[in-house]
Amino acid sequence: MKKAAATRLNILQKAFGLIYEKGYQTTSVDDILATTGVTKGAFYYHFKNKDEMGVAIINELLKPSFAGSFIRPLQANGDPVDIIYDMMYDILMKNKFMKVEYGCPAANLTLEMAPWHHDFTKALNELSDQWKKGITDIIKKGKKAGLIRPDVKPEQVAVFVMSGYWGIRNIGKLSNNKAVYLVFLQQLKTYLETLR
Amino acid sequence: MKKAAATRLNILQKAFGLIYEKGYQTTSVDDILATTGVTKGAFYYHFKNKDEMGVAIINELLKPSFAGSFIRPLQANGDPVDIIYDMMYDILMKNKFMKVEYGCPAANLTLEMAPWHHDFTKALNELSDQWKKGITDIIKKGKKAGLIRPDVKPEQVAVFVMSGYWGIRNIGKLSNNKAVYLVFLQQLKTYLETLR
DNA sequence: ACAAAAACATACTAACCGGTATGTTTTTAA
DNA sequence: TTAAAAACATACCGGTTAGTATGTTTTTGT
Repeated sequence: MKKAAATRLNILQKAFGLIYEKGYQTTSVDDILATTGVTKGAFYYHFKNKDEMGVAIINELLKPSFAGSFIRPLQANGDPVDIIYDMMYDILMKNKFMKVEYGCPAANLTLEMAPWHHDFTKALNELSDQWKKGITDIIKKGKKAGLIRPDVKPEQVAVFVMSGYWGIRNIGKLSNNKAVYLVFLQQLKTYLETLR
Repeated sequence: MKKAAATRLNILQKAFGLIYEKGYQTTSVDDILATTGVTKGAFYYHFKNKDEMGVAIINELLKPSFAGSFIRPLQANGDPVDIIYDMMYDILMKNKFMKVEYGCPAANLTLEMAPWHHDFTKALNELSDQWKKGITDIIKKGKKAGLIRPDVKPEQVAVFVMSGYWGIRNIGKLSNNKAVYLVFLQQLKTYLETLR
């Protein structure tokens, strides 16, 4: 049962790449078969339909990768302002998988699938909630440690920071120019400093 | 030549509604014919193909509507902080056309079409640039009038505010709950106040 | 009134879509 | 070793897609 698992993973990874670049609806099963070399029989042995594969991509590839880049950095000890800024800088400027012209896979899937594909939306909502909780928690911790002003509302900051991220991905995709990331990051820094 | 123009406009408006709700790729020409009552011959008399209709929607419907809601409010005289906040409040909370579950049509089209449909991207980029210029200009004006701190960078503010908007539309679409708009608006207010 | 052009209607096509039916090969467990 | 189950391969299908070919009707200018 080793080879089969490799076939499944191959499908998921290649399909993820195609969907990231072209979108879910415009990536056909035949496209996936062509770039993987897998046949239709094998594909439908591993997934009962295309949507099940899509949800598997979110849960088995997107979610773990998201946890590593978006959640784990927030669990470090230190100054919340620095940690949030560094997380954002790393995601936008250092991540090797995401390209400015293709945006963020989670954002792409959200806008393409919501509100029609409930399974997708549910899985993506979990990602969003995790990130929100991570940011909220580190702000709360910072308030207790006296690193963040007492009047700062953690949930508001989380929603505001997240909005900025999804949005700058959109702007980046539109302008196809990573320079907007830097402009955004500078003002994010300025904003975060006001929380001290 | 009056009836023909009405047919054309009918197609554009109904198609715009369908595309806003379902997405461009998943709205078929037959869908549009069904909801308009227009026949295929009429459709392809007015537009040489589906994409040409899509670009016409952006230029003839989206762009004017965008100008009214996103650009014009910024040209008023007054306090930039208030004007920007009020504009955002009106767009998010008062606009009758946009629904939280469907997001913002401009953002939807951007994420669905970029970077593959150059005609769409170009038209959408013009919208984005206009908005950016509007925000940048009013911040500059505010600096000259002493209403905005001298060290504030207008372009950074514009990009940051725009990012927040696109992003909160994404989050709203995902959560299907207008309450996140209010959370965002509160923090936007807090942020904008720091520019004084 | 009438010819020409504009506007619309109907029937069709070729390509593609997700999915299935029915095989064959490979792996696993006894 | 061998039979059963897992894994994969091939051919096909009905439905949908954007777009076209070929009409008919309506409007327009003279």
